[in-house]
Amino acid sequence: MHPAPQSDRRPYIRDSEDARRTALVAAVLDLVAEGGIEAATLRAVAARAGVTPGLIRHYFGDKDGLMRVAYGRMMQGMVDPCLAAAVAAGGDPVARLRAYLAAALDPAALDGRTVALWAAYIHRTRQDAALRAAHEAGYLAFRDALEGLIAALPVCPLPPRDAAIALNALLDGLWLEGGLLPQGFAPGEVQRIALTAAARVLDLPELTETEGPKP
Amino acid sequence: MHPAPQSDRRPYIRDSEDARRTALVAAVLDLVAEGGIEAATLRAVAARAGVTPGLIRHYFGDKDGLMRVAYGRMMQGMVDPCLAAAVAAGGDPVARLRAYLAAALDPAALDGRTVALWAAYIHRTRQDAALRAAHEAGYLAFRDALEGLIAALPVCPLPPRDAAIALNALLDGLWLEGGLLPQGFAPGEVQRIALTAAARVLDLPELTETEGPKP
DNA sequence: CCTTCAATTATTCGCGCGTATAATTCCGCG
DNA sequence: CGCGGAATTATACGCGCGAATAATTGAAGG
Repeated sequence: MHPAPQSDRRPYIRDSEDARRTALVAAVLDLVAEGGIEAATLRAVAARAGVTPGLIRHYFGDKDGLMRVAYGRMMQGMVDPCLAAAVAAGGDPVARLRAYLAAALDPAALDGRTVALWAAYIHRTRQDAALRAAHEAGYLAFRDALEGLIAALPVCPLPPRDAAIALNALLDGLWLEGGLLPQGFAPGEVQRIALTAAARVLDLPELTETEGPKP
Repeated sequence: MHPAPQSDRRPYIRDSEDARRTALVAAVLDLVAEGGIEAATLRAVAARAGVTPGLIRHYFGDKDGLMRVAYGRMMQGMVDPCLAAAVAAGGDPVARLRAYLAAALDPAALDGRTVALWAAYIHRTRQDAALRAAHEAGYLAFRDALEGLIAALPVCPLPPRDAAIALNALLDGLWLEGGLLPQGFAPGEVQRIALTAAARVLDLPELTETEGPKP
């Protein structure tokens, strides 16, 4: 008998909704980081996630829906590690603050990919109300946590709000510069400068002490 | 005789090359600031400049040529005022530094339009070699000037390079936050915090003094 | 006034985009 | 085993893009 005129339709396997949504969002963030917002076309996203563009419509409705979810995931990925690091640092206020600052400039966060991803979304946050809300929430969560850590210090020569704004700006700026000109800084230099400057702003020389004495 | 079948071709007047190039570049920057890179299509740029798209090709060759020139102009517009302010501040090192810092956070620079414009180009600077060169040149010119101002101070508790990196980061971060969340700060608050924090980093209490006593 | 030629506009092309809808195929359940 | 329906793919449409080329027109010089 003849071989059945085999379909040239691409075979596929069904997957859970969670897995598909996760894969699609990850594909968006990869593409935006590599090529800017303009690179994250539905066709490119689908190809990277190993599906076809129609599936995006199935799960996210339209492109804006997908971009919104992706943005939320990005913000979460940037803020959560810092909050977790502070919690993991134990009860000493200075140690908590140092852990927070160090986590914000962790080498993993300090790469151009993250900065490019963040910058690519900036403009969207100025026009799309949903994105702007997500942006402000993430930003203020970060800064408020910082202000809380500062307020918990035994002494502080500045109003906590002012100190939090200044230190947050310092972190933002160093993160930007370190991410955009990675070869412009020696390894660890960015973190070292952050702790030094923060220590001077807050009058906290202990902030720069290394914590692990050799055994 | 019949009325000549009057042409429906758009009338125009000739203009100098400089005026046309300037108008087209200004149109690009306006559109990018308002709607991101994606909004600066050749058709939209031409319409805003009051010409037709073909003229862009005539003067800039292709879209990339236009975008490169526009980027250079943006960087120039951001860095030059600060350098000029420092020069105009006279010979006192502290006054020069204060003028430089204040100019970087001048309300005219501290608006979302400028930040959005800058962010929109970030990704391009990571892929286009010509843009990257222009970016690094502008960035380092700014930071090196800052380092020079710091080195001219009578005393400095930090290596000038470290202090310049930290202060530059502080300025960048405050500029970002002030531009993106304009309603999050009281008028003048951003500049005040910048001077306060810089004064503490450099051990320069004079930096925060107001200079104009009432007559 | 008329010629000349660069400055400017008009038209066309092919492409990739996002959306919409129809057609198929995988897989759990009976 | 087979069947029903949701998950997934395929196809088509209209639009705006950047680029290329052809056609026109404004203005300067003789």
